Amino acid sequence: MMAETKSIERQKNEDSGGQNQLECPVCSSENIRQDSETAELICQKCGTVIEEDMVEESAEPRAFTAEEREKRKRTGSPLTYTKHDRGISTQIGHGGSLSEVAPRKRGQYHRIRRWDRRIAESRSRNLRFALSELQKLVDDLNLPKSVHEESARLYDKAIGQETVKGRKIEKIVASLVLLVARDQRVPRTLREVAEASDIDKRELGKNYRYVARELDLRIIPARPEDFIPRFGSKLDFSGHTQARALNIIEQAREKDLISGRSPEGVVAAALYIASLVEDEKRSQKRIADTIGVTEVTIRKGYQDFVEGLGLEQEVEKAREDQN
DNA sequence: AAGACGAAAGTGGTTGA
DNA sequence: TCAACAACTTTCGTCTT
Repeated sequence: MMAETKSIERQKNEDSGGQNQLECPVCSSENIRQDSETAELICQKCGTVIEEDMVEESAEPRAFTAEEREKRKRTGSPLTYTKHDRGISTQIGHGGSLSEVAPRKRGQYHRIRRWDRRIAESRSRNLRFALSELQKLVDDLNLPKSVHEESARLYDKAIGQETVKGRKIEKIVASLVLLVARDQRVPRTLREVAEASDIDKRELGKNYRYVARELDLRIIPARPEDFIPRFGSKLDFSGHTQARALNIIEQAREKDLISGRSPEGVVAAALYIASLVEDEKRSQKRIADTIGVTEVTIRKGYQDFVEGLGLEQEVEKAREDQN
């Protein structure tokens, strides 16, 4: 359906990305790599995007919340709210040199504290609980503070629209985290968010659609590529193998082998194939458990991708070399 | 024993009439 | 709105390493 951009030029040296004396603000790992395609700095340990928009491409990041069509509440005050609270996302990563990110978490959350002040003013027990829940989720899932902030903002908005009424706060918060993280290209799987928030996976699956609808958020499917750095490092894959997996996904997309498949399944299959041909083999079981799919799903994707991309010989050769 | 393979049956989501 | 459909899961027996 949608014509994918056929990107011709392909960087060869993905893994020669900058190794700076930079420290991840979330997990303090120094293993940070620059994604050659998106120019984002990504923590290889937890998948946090350190700084985005280095190249100024204001097209997509905001697409998701950009247009809030006013809800015609007969009486209510429709749009007095945030016309666009641009501030948040544009300030991030704008503040200047990278070295400023590293020196301590001190003061790092001052913008979040603004929300704390609001609590004091409104004395909203609801909001307080929601934000502590949010804090816990963001911590557990190692998400960057930009996700934290945007989720808080959206929750506040949800309260204004009364969509929260009668709904479990935890479910709303978890839904927002799922949606925002995905939108900011540091996706977490449904399973991960469900586990971290102690909500039934199925419940959450229904709920986040509802939340998205109520807040007029576009539901964009997670991009398989965005999972590679995090799962790749969880499985101890080299940059080389991860790059290969990215390459497989890209090719698979061009041949339309991806649509209809779950992103997790795609990632799992791509990593498995890459692990074979790059001689860093991992068992199907290990990859399946790490990502949260079954081995059967990996096998299916494996078959379709290998055949569709003509990788038979390469895989075959790799198998021989193992003996 | 561990890993890989694939069949069978059931589930939830998407799609098209 | 309902039925068909593909992807995915669970379970399990078999084969390979």
